[in-house]
Amino acid sequence: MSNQKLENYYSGFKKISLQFITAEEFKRIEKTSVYLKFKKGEIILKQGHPPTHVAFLQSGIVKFNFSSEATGKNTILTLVSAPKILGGANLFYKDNNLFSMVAVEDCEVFLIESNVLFELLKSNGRFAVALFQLASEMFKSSILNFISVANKQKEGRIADVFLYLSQDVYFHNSFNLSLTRKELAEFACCSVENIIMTLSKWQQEGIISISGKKMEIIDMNKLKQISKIG
Amino acid sequence: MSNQKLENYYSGFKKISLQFITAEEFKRIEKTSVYLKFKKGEIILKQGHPPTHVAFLQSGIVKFNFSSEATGKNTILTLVSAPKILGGANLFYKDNNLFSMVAVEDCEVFLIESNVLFELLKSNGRFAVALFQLASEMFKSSILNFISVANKQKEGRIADVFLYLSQDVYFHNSFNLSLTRKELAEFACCSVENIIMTLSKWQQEGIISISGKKMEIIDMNKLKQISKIG
DNA sequence: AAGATAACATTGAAAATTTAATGTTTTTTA
DNA sequence: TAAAAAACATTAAATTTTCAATGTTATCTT
Repeated sequence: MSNQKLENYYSGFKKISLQFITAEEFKRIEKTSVYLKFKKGEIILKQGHPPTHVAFLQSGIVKFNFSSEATGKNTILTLVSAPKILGGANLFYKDNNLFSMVAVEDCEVFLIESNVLFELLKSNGRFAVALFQLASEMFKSSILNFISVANKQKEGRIADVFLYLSQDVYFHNSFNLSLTRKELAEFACCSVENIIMTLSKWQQEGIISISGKKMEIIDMNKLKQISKIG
Repeated sequence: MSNQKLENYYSGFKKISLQFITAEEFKRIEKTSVYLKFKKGEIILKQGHPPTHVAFLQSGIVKFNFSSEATGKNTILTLVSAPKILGGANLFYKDNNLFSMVAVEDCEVFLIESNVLFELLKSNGRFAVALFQLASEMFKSSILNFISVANKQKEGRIADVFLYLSQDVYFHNSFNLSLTRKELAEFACCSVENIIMTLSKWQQEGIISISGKKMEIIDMNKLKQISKIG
């Protein structure tokens, strides 16, 4: 994606909304909303919390993190970059948040009261359909990750994570990874050792190059091949 | 159509729709829709197919089946019983179907043209919100299954499958299971051997009782305990 | 009703994955 | 900036899970 396109793509919630609702209607949202910054590691919407708010991610990257009380383990369902509407299952659903949404890079967020937004959605079908389609992309990426985890062994899964990161999060073959090895493991559903060993191996084989947080996919075809054979 | 069937038909999608749209608007849907029966094993919406249709499941049980070309393996993302609106990621999304929806029991289905339905949703926000909320339940159950698979070992996962079957599919502690052991394995993401051994073990321990297809959960607390410890 | 096919069941060996132990490097913080 | 904490890295042992082989039972088909 070119810089120009990227810039268009990164338009805020207001711009998107005003394609569907009036300035006056948007004011109704604005009145009960806040514009917040979250630092890396901070929780934007918390697992188990009532779905009182929907968040529009204006900039930054967010992980969908499920934390298991019983085992103490985390699972990253998916990772998304701005602009996105964040609401968990709860953009649609009325139960308490299934998982947390946590900033993995500094984020700018427009925090909206759910009931105010929902009233507007009910009165404006085009707006509702547009927002739901935006939101459904995140479901899709979670489901794709599920399919990867269910069908493939660690190398295929880690390959899928890297392909997803380059194609859908950083939009480039090289990127400064904002996840730790532990988080990569939580994303690919394997142990940290699996991540470290696989990355070392791939670096030796010239598939990727790593220096600190900077990662580059050198042989994209080989990575796709690994993803394919699982 | 017999009187009985006619009644099912009216208690299904039409009844729900008429809470939100006019009889005239529903006629627009009806004109381009068909009422179909699917036998056990038949595909209602096929993986990879363009999302030309949305299906309303009037009666029966459906599995969401992802089939991997590379490995030839199947994964059951979730299982749902009527009444439900079926559209995969595609009720929201415009890509080709991510997975198939397959009848695991005889089903009655109202097959609707997507573009006709979507036009109505755009013109009626209350209808849109209601349908999306209905549809999101299936996403939720897929995500819950993902979390189970990602966090737990086989016994915890199989326990989760049984809890889900009794609570959300058959609505009873005893049920005639319409899945084979192979399908149970595809649902809990483990091998058939794991299913067979675990079920035998649980039967010996008095947690469940099995005779043919008839299953009964005897010690629900123990099953929940197994689910919890993973 | 007989034969064929699919489903169910059991077992030991093989493979994949995690755990544990240990050390190095990088980052955070007092 | 020095100490502490976290992240990164490697290896062997233990565990979990799948694969392969085999037989029985149930279901479908002609």
